[in-house]
Amino acid sequence: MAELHYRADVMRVSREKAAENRERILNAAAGLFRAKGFGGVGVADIMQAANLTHGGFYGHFASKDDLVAQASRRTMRGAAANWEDVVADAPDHPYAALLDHYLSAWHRDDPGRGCAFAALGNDAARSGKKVRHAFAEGLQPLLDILTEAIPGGSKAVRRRKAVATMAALVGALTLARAVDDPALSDEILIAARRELLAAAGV
Amino acid sequence: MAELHYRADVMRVSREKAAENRERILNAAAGLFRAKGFGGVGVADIMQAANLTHGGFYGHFASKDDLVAQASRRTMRGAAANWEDVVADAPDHPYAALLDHYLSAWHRDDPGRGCAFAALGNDAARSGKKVRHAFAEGLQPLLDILTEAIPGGSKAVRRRKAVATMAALVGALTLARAVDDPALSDEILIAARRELLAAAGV
DNA sequence: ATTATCTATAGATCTATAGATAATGC
DNA sequence: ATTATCTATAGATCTATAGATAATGC
Repeated sequence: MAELHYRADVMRVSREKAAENRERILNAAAGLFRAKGFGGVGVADIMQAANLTHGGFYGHFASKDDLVAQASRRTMRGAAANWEDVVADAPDHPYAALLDHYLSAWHRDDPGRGCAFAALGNDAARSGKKVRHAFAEGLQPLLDILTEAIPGGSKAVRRRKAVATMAALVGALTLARAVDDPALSDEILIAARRELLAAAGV
Repeated sequence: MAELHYRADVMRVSREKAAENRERILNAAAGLFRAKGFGGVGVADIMQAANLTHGGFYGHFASKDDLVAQASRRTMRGAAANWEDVVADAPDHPYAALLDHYLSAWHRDDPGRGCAFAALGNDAARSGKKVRHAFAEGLQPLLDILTEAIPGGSKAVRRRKAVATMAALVGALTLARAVDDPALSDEILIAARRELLAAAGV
């Protein structure tokens, strides 16, 4: 009993350290990929951001592709958690709160902490099945949250509106980031917000 | 004189040929970039697609970045011309025709010939000012066409709807390409089309 | 408690690739 | 415009080491 407890206790240290390092790699990758694209960041960059050296990477992941897929899954889960927080903070107007949250200037200007669809949708489309599967799996919870947040109508109607809303959100942020004209960029965010609210009858 | 004439004569042919080669490079680049991203294609790939050798590239463009900017401008102009054709072919329902054209399965499945915003929006966002300027300049004609095609309302209202529509189109195609689930991909295209038509009161 | 083994990381290195340049030919 | 070459970079592999874990002995 005491023996077992002692051994388990000692083992915990090194494995925990390795697990913590792995977490740091994943978190660094999740941010850097969104900011610079899958191809725009190297394994060495990620390891440096995680305060580790290049070579150690392959003890944690089979390849960069492997990391891309796992970081994508991680980012997706974070997004759903974020959206749930936004809804929880505005129980009387969840739909408008989600729009405001998504179509904000800070979100546009900080892709590394924002939506993976708006930051990496193109990259995902060109990636292998594992990455695209992660994106498909990650999209559903967001659509579920939107479906619940949209006012009025049957569930099927709200689901359809949720899908269309998600498309508009992702496209608006994508366009707002792709253009160099600040006025045009702002116009895109504002127009999308206003039309989505109007379509939802809010 | 004869000497000069001879040289000028040779130069003229050479200039035409060179201009034609340059066109081929630009067209190859415009397609490959949309299919694989700015970073996913090399200068050598593009030159091979244009039936030229790698080294000749730098006689036409100062750098790959230079080509990226010029190819972006070219792609943008082609998009506006396409949209005008679509509108001309359906003078009684231009808005619906544009939606059907854009949100089609073939467009989703052939990014190399499709919309640059949906194929390269993320890449553009991470690119330099010249590329983002090309995207901003290229967006306006599309918004103008949409503004005219959208039924009803003042010009300001139609402009706002045009911007929101463009965002929805780009986002829908981006999402439809980013997921591996064909049913979900189809659902996205169909939902976006239906909600946009409803919002336009068609 | 001691010794042996295992494991994660650091650091160096390998190999392929890609942008760019130089030399050559027509 | 072609061909060969240069240089930098990036993914991946290899080797040594240090610290952690397991086996052994008192």
